[in-house]
Order: sequence, then C-alpha cells, then structure tokens
Amino acid sequence: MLKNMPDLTHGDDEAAVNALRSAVMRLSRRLKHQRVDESLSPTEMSVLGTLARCGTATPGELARKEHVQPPSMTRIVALLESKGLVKLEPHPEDRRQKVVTQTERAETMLEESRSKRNAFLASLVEGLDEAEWEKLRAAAPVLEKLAHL
Amino acid sequence: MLKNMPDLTHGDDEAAVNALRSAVMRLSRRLKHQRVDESLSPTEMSVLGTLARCGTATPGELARKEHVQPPSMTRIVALLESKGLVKLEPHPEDRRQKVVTQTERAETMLEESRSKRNAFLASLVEGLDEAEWEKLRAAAPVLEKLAHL
DNA sequence: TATTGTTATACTCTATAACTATA
DNA sequence: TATAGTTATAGAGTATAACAATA
Repeated sequence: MLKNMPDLTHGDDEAAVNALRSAVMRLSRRLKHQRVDESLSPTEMSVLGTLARCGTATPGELARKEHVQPPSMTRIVALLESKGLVKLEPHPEDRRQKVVTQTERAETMLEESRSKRNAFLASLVEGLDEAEWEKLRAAAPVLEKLAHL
Repeated sequence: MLKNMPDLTHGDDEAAVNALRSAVMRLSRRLKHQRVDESLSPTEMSVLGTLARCGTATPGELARKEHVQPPSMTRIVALLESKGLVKLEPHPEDRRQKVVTQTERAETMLEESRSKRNAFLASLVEGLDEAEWEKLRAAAPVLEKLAHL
C-alpha cells in the first residue's frame, strides 16, 4: 500500500513532515490577514479561484473541494451572491441541485487584485534567494495535489 | 530591494504563487481536522513545537512567532498550563514579563504522538511518487523560513 | 511615557442537527 | 429510502479595546 512512499520513520523525512505542517499552519495564518479584498474571507477567495478554474460547480462539489461542510458552503455562496460575485441557477437535470457560476464582476475583481497579491508575496519572497524560490516553485504543484488528494 | 527575487510578473511565477497560496489554505484546513490530540488546537500544537525548538519564550515572543495577538496567546498559554503542558515563571530581569517553559509531560506527549502524525501524513503522501515527495522535502525548510520571515 | 501582559467583549468561520424538496 | 441544499443553533478561535503593572 505504501510502495510509492518513502519510509517516514526516517528522521529526515519526519523532520520534513513536521516542518511542513508547522509552516503550512503559520503561513495560512498570515495569508488570512493579507486579504486582497477586505470584505472577502480566505475561503470565499478560494471558492472564486476554484470557479475560475472549473467554470461552474454545484454547492456540494464546492464543499467537497474546499473541505467544508455543506451548510458552510451554503453560507459562503450566499455571501458571494449578495456581493454580486457569483450567480446561482437551477440545475438542468436535477431540481435538487443548483449551479454556481462566477460573474464578470468576480473576474474583474480577481484581475485587479493580482498586482496587490504580487506585492504582498514579493515582500515575503524578498527574503529568499533564487535557489530557495526555485525549490518552492517546484513544490507548488505537489502541495496543490496534496491539498485535494 | 528585489534583487534576490525572481520577477513575479512572469506568468510561471505568478501561477506558482497562486498555487502556493491556494494549496496552503486548503491544506491548513485539512490539518486542522487531523489533530494528534483531540484536546489540542493547531496553534497550541504549534506553540509546543516552538517551545521544543527554542527551549523557553515569553508570551509576547510566542505571539509574534505564531502571528497571533497577545490576548490570544494569553488564552492559549493559560489553556496549555491548565493541561499541565507548560509552566509559567517570572522573568528574572523584567517583572512585567513571564517565561513559558515546556513541561516533561509535553515532551512525552509529543514523543508519543509521533507515530499518530506519521500515520496521517503517510496517508496523504501515499498519493505522491518519490520525485514529488523529494520536491516537497526540499521545499519544507523554505516554507518554514517563509512562515516566520 | 512606553511596554508586557491581562480582562472583557464581540466577531468570523465552521460544525452538527433537524428540516424541506426532489430523486 | 437516499440525496442536495437550507435553516437554526452552538462552539472554537481570534481580534480589538480598555486596563493593570512595571520599565
């Protein structure tokens, strides 16, 4: 079952794993404060990002992807809708479900906030050298995979 | 000022940066649920980890390191103390400050929980191949650096 | 007067349980 | 009977503001 996995009882791997967990928790706390739009929570931003990638999704799909419970996603989607960033439509095949779509306003907002985000991340990455940044860039897709494994 | 930093206006770097942020937020949400000890919050765990590395610290130092406000750290330290995992002593040179130290019980707990943590992380890393894990391991120290930069 | 830590209070986000509507 | 989504309620974690003690 673990054939593709390194032996985590090795000290090096275990240290890496601990560093990873600690760093992710602390970084997430910092990113929470650095909001591109003061009125948007991290999960709301994340939902918009998911919609930008996937096009459309049902609330249930979004809840699974963001690892929150359905009632939480109901609230998040309602907030996004009240801000005019998503629209909800009836599902064409199943009248229980709904389809969530990003509005043009959301796209515009995401585009405009790009320079802001870069400014903040630049201030963080400033303290890294080229080799460190390269390691981070190589790991980014792996972290993404890990996040929704 | 940005001389050691890659140009974040490049598409690749920007994509990496977006992937990083999204992945960190989602991973942190998952890790929040995977508590090695059901009675310990992620920040409490993180504080114990910091104390294990640094030996001792004042509440103010811990607040800065964990990126929480002083009143939050007061509460966290009080909870840890009530669980017998840290002890508070007066600061030898400044009577306003206090010194927080990990107890032996905390050390024992951290030691005992190691296998539990490994089991969870193994289940996540299971889906990665050796090359992916290697990238992650290389990036772990960089993420740590980023987290307290 | 500035700083460390605390107390009191409120807010944000998420969860669980119970409910409605549809499959 | 099972599933998608919602409503109502509660809990965890953190923040801000006001305060006490010490430098």
